[in-house]
Amino acid sequence: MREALVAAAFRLFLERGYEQTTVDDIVALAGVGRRSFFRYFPSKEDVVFPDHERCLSDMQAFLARSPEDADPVRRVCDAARLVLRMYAENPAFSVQRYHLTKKVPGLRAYELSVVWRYERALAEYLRGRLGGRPDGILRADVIAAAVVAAHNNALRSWLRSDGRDDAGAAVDHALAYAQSAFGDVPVPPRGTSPEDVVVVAARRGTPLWQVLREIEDAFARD
Amino acid sequence: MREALVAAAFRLFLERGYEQTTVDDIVALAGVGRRSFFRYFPSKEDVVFPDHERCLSDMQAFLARSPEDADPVRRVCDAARLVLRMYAENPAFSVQRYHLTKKVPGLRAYELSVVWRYERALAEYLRGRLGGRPDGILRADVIAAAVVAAHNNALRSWLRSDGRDDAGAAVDHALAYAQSAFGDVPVPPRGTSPEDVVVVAARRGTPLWQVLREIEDAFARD
DNA sequence: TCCATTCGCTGCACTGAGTGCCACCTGCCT
DNA sequence: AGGCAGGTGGCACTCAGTGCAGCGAATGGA
Repeated sequence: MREALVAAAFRLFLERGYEQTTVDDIVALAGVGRRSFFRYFPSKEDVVFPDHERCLSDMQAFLARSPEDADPVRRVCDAARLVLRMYAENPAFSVQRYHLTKKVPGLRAYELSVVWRYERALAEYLRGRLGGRPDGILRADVIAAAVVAAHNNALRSWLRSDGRDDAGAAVDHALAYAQSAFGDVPVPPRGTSPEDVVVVAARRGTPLWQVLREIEDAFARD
Repeated sequence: MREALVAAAFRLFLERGYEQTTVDDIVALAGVGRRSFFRYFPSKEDVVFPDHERCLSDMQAFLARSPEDADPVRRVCDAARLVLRMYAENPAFSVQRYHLTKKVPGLRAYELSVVWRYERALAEYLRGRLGGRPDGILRADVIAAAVVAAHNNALRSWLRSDGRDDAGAAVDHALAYAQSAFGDVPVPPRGTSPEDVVVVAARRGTPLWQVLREIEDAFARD
């Protein structure tokens, strides 16, 4: 029944537009009662994003079962990849939805609130991991935002290609950039005394992220 | 008339809640016709954010008149400070609105779309400045998101303090962190040969942003 | 086999946001 | 005086979303 409603809704949305389609039109096409629509979808917008609720739960579960010693930044990047996977499971559907949300302001606003919930999930996890350190909460929020922005950048360019590009590679590349900007910040240097000194040498003109990767490696090396 | 409507709306919102207040209640208290409300505010939510439209225009104008040689990251940080200034102009009002949006999901969603427009303005400016460089668009989006997240983190903690903390200092600190994560990435080293080498030494355990600042300074030094 | 309870579905009536239309009134120009 | 333009109010309408009551089918027990 959910599937029937989603199918009917998308047929009409693509045919005559989102705002030009009423809930009555959808239920008439699906052959169900109007009241049942709102039993399955709390609002008309929800029918456009039928699987995000499940994906959000998956992400929360994924973060909850993180090993204690995992690199938090890498972990939230992996969590973000769950969203990509959901989009990639159904490329045609995702591309249709993308074109829909791009032109309907109401749907864009709704999508923002969905993205916001993903971002909060990542930020909450990071707050738990970085909470004690100086500016831990600030860092958690900023890293979550950067990871989400990188993910969405790659996701959108994949959607713009109508699902032809390699989504996985694009997201990997984007997340690598976000990760490089924040490095292994939260991992405390284990078993080092503050007298230890790390020296990094770089040519001028080297992209900063390469320099950062060197620093990261230097700090990671025992 | 705008002011009268905003005043009446907030009195009722604080008194009996946002959802329990109808537009009819507002216009009755303000003594104007219902139709006039929607002439000034396209939706009920807009009356809660009466000055964001103006602030967004200010930000766009500010970015448009940026000098060519300005550091783009610093520039978007300064642009973000315009938003803080708007909040700080009317602390009592901002705090009331904060408590309102915190508990009403519909207003939170609306606020997200407002924040998104600020973020897009910053990202568009950065895209123009970084567009040519490798991953320019990705970097633009990620930096804009990080700056907005840092700003909002500081703004919210100021609002939670009921406007008692030093908002400017908190935002400066948060933006400095975001800036440090991305450094002077876009500024190409001027007049240097790739053979020049920069050496940075840091103690283990030093916060990464301090290390980054050293690098930044080292690169900036002729 | 028959009754009772429950659960999912439906129709109905209602509230409230948002819109289109027209009438009005006020100030202004000719 | 008579048009004219812009801000305003009133009215009726659409449509999303909700509360309520009825209805049928499946389940479960005697």
